[in-house]
Amino acid sequence: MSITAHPQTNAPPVHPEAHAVALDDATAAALRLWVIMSRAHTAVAARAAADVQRHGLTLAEFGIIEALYHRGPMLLGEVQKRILVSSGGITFLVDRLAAKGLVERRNCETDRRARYAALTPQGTALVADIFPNHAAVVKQAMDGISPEEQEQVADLLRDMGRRAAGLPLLADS
Amino acid sequence: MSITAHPQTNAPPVHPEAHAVALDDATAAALRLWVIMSRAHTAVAARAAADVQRHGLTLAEFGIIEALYHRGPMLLGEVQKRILVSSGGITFLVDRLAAKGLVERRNCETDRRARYAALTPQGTALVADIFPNHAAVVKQAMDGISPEEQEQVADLLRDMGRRAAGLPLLADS
DNA sequence: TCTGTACTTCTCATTTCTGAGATATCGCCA
DNA sequence: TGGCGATATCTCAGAAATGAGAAGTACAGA
Repeated sequence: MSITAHPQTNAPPVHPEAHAVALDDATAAALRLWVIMSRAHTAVAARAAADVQRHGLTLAEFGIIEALYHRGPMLLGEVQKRILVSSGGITFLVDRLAAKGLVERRNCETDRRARYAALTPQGTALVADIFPNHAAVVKQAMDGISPEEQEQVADLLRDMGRRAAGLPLLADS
Repeated sequence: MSITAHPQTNAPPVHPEAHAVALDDATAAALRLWVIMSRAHTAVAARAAADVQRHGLTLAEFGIIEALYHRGPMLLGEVQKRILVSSGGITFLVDRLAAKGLVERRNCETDRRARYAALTPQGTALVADIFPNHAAVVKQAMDGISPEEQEQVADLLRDMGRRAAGLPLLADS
């Protein structure tokens, strides 16, 4: 409830053109988490992207084929919601994966507007080939904290992300 | 140390073209955190981006002017490391902020290769104007968990991000 | 049945950013 | 002093993705 500025309130700003801000504790905590989460995400994403790039893939492309590998064929709209990309983006990404021979489109029997994305045999083989090492890369990028701490953070961020996405809490996926 | 697949190992995959994976617990925890952190980050970023877009700014642009507001003029290289963008990206972003009249470049007295980015009076006024509401937007996007939980997550993600970025741990910024 | 609204994917102009290379400068060291 | 690797920014071609709108389809209600 108290209003705080810097930890050392009486110290002058480092630079004469710097501005101190006064925020309540709850807002300061949220802002700090936002900055730290952004940096952590970018740092891990850079390592993960470098790994999949060795196979000519972007992270978004890998996210699609990994999802198709683990879940089977999905409607384009389902994939779009899963990897959080625009409608134009999912068409673009699936086009490119199809051009690489990794994914194919299939018509939906019950809804002629909709189309499935499904892995080709080559796509399935590629994911099976590169997934284990990719998982190891992600694990290594995250080993600054213990697996128990990772689970704890994941549980909390899941609640936070659901709220932020405007979804109801406590709904299991 | 044990090898686990799905929570219910004996249940068949949902779809005949789906593939189950066998991962050790530590890798599964890292992978789960990676997916959840990515979604949480994207969800919060979407709300933050929508807020700054009302003022004609991208999140990267806002990140720069907010940093300059709170820290005073910074070398372009410092800004680049702070918001994690490519060398071409920082030139592009500062160019655009300069075109909008929010930022100006200044020569560095002691190193003629280097240049400072500094806020103009208009830039300073803009940040002062929109920062409080932006902080409230971020706070609201993150209020799925309590401020205490946010601090806990931030502390852990900070260690994780430093490790992932290849920086030494325990160095304070 | 017909109508209107909502949904699903696709098109395409534009925006945002990357990454390799160019240019200029710094500062160490023989 | 002069050479030289490292560093800081900038240039530019192109990659990656957005988002507004088009086209076709589904479906509930009059």
